[in-house]
Amino acid sequence: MKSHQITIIDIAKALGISKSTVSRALTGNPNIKSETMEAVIEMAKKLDYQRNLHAISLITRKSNTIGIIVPEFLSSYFPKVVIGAQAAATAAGYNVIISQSNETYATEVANTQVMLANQVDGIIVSMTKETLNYDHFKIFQRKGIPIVFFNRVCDEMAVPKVMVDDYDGAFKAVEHLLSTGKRRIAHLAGPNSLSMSVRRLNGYLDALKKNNIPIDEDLIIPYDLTIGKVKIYVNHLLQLKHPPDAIFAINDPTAIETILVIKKIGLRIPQDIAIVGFSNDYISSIIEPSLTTLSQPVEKIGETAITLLLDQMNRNVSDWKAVTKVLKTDLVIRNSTVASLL
Amino acid sequence: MKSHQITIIDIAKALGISKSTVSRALTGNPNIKSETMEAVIEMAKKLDYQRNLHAISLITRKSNTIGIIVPEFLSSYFPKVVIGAQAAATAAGYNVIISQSNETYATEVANTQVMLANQVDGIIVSMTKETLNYDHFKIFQRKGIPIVFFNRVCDEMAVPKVMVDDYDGAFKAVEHLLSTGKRRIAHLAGPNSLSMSVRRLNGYLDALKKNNIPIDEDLIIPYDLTIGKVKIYVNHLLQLKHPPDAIFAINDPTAIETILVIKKIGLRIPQDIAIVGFSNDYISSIIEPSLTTLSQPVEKIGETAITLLLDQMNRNVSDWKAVTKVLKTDLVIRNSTVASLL
DNA sequence: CTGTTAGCGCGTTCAA
DNA sequence: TTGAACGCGCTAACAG
Repeated sequence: MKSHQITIIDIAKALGISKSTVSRALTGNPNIKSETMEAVIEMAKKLDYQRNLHAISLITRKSNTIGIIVPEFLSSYFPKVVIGAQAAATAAGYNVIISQSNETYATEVANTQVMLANQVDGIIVSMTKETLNYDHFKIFQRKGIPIVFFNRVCDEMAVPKVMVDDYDGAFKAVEHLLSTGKRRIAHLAGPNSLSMSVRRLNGYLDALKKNNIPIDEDLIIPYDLTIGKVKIYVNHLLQLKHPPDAIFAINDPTAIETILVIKKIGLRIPQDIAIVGFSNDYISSIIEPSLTTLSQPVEKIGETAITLLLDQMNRNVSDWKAVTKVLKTDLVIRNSTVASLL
Repeated sequence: MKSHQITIIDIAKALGISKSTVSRALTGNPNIKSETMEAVIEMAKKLDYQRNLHAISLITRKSNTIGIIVPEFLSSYFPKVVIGAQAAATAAGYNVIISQSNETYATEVANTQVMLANQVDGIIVSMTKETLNYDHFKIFQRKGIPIVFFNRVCDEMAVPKVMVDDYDGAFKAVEHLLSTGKRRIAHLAGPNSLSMSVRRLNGYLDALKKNNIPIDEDLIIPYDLTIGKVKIYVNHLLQLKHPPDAIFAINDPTAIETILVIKKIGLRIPQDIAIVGFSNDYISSIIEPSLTTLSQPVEKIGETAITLLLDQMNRNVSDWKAVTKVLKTDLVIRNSTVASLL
């Protein structure tokens, strides 16, 4: 069971030199004869030598590892962010450990503990929809380990954040619906625990106000993002005395489900009711009618989060900056709001 | 920059006892007074103490970590496998580090090095479509670190593997098409580097043979899974002198793209041409017409891979078993082969 | 350019 | 039941 690990000592013995020389050769120390350097490297390769990162971390107090915590892996959104983040981290010479929280607070807490135990040099995080207590994140601050939030950020912590302009995106979505002649626009909103939901709601409200459309509280339904419930809310909306002629959904999965429900009922999209989503998931261009939505620069979000993190890691704790990067969304107009497109 | 880490010594000092006692208390050693035990645990919590896994790994020569390497994160397939695997690993008390290879051989090699440097206790792997050389995996065997393949397995290594019954799935797909009256069934196949492709191809061929349908080489097109190329192949097939009346695609993304291309051309699905995919991605039930495909027990695959891995980890190297688990697929019949299904 | 020494944080002997 | 001492593999001083 316990395999023999090849160590620096093995190389040193095989070559008849000291361990420190081997260590120097392996770390690219300049004060070393090029012959010995080559000999060491060759022997290392021959013996399948692998530096033991645990030993190195123990000394340097750095693990050369960045942690990524995402709330879920089921939508295409977070995997793409992870890809962007991983690329940026790798380019900077860092390893990455990823964990997903299953949209569960307890799992998220456990994940942060894994990160701490692994002595990560920093983490980027998007929270679960359940997360209301942030103590498990504050530990990182206290320990001097930088933390950067993206997408689902923690408002009460003064740390770097990467977000898209949710307010602006929602605003654009609603103005687009108004421009197609819709007037009773409902909003399937997200939970208030996510500040993102609140920003999108505000964009929705302000777009209506700016255009002198009265706000009807009956048309605003916050829900917990459990897809199975969409059907209930859509049916409810359609049975109102004055039903909506458009629905702006908090995200694409919600919008897709809305489309499916409405199609089953037999209403025409967009003539009877138009739909707009948020995020431009892969499926949104394929469903019929294709979904009008706001596209996000997904990989760029991951990349930016890592960039901010690396910046923090290179500073003293006393010198940390809590910048917030806000990336723009693009309105992608498709058939769920404009039938005549192609 | 260098943050002060809370160590056992800090706890020992604060309590005025020895480090070894603290260590024992923290590891649940029975030879310890319950009072001191409690005192230590309380102080540890108070000081936000986190055990340094690097130090522990250095001593125990175990990292308590399992590595997962997947070829990509873009389809919904691998994220789901990862979820299953992670759950099983966590349940067994292991941490997990995930990396994705971007379908690139070089990245995959780099990922294995990260795993080795992190001293993982074992890994589960699904290879990239490019991988033809397996030296980077064989290192694990030589070092006595168990490795388990899933889905995209390495035929030339005698290690545990988890697969679905690709042959049987393909066979069922083709027999289903035949049962709907189709006779010229094309196959958009995968690259030969993936043994999975070969097994699906064989299932396709044998189903035709069994039913005395002549095999037409023109109808079999292997490709490298680059979705952008599907359009070319589908157009090519449709322009044959005797075009196919059905297409069995190697996987769902290929099948989806095929549907989109055919719809654009204006042919009717399934009347003019029927389509079958493989894997039952989320999108397959939503596209119109919905896609007939083979569903895989995705999370079960990840879970099974971890189970096999844990089993290997508990054995001596000399006692390793190279079992192969084959999980069954289910044919999910939808409108892309049977129009009348509501 | 190279060898020697100390010690990173912790688990684990061996004594007491 | 506790304490002291050793060493996991490696890097970073300090001497040559």
